[in-house]
Amino acid sequence: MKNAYDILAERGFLKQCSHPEELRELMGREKVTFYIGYDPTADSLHIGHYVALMTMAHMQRAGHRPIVLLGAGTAEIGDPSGKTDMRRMMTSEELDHNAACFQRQMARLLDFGGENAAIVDNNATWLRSLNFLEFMRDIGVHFSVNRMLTADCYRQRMERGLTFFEMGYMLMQSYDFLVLHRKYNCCLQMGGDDQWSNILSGADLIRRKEQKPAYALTTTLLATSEGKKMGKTEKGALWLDPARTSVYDFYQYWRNVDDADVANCMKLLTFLPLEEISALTASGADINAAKKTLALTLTAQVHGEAEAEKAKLAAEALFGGGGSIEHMPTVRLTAEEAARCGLRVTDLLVLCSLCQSKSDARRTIEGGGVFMDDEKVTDVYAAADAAKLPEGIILRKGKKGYVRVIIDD
RNA sequence: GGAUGGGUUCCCGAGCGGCCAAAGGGAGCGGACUGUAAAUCCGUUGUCACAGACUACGAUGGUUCGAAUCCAUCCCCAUCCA
Repeated sequence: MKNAYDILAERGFLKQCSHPEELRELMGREKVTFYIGYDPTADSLHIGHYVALMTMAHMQRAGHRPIVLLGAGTAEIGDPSGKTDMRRMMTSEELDHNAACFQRQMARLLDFGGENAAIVDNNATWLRSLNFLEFMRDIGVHFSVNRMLTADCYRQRMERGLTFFEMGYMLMQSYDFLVLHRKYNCCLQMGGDDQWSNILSGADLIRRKEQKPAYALTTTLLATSEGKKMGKTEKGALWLDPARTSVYDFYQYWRNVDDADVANCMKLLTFLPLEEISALTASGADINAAKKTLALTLTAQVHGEAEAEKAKLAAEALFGGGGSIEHMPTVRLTAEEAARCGLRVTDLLVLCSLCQSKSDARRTIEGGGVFMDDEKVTDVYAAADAAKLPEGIILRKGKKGYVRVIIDD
């Protein structure tokens, strides 16, 4: 079987690693237990988490054992490495609920049963009961502030200000690694490259306290060829939960990625073989076909084949001719809702969340960007034809914002 | 705790008594061009019952015919000192 390290390397996941040769050799020789931490601050994962999940999946398929560490303990105080994170206390019910949602989404990629069953643990278990004095004595002594300040993430913050809390976060995350090492013999922590210092300091802590090897490895963040973060939509993050980001929108996001980013997305987000990816995205190849493959493959991975197929059909109906309108994004209104707004197009646009406000809707109409059943709406006061509504009218905003509106009796 | 400089619309950032729903840029949205791509050009970007009204320049009070702009108190942030 191929070495997992090589798989990650050739697909472009690897960013930094504390001991590349040593780790590679270890992965070739034995089953490695490794972990990635996830903060359960929402009830769904988003695409940023997905890259990390993919690394776990590749590792597990190569015979290693993953641990999903839920950061319920650290989530209680909020991760400071994002700039404006709200430090909201979460109830344990919320956290449990979120954790369950995470696990359900992860189960499509990770195997929670069987030989290398993925383990789920929660750092609240040990962080909550931590005694401050003991912690400072046992863990705190191993951290040099001088050294921490040379870390990139802190150096940048020196200009803007740095709280003790932020530095403490590093200790907690390092302590997590130590606990998992003792509990499961976990010797590798992976994560996004923004976590590099935190991960590295955890590996150092284990080496120092336990005199055992421990490794740190970070993966590239999902970014465009211009270095911008990917996975942002008008409505915020690109979520894996279809209630937050519809399957259609999810499909469309990937259908519309920049030409230059298709190959990278395929390598990081799908399991398509590398040869196939290079063939699909070679300079002479039909890049639009590649985008369709990316969209369909990834959507199927996240939402299942059937749902992905529906999204594809809807997209074809709207853009290519053919396909079927049956699965296109649909908004159902009650007769009462419809009556209340008098079927005015401005109101309908807002009800379908195509526009943010009636003023926005009005402006868009004035700018010539609204179509009803393929006819341009020119009058701000226009209303839909009530007779057509039971079977549905198609409202369009711009080139890509399609919604089918149906009134139920 | 002290000194100084700040808090403006999605973000950065100008404005410093009326002409301010607030310059400029970024980002977003719409149009043209395209390949459901990029680049470029044009328009637009608080809300609503939309030639008008209402709500907005950290918070609360005050001065004034009139305040983002002046005064007072408070809250936050940055830099230096302790």
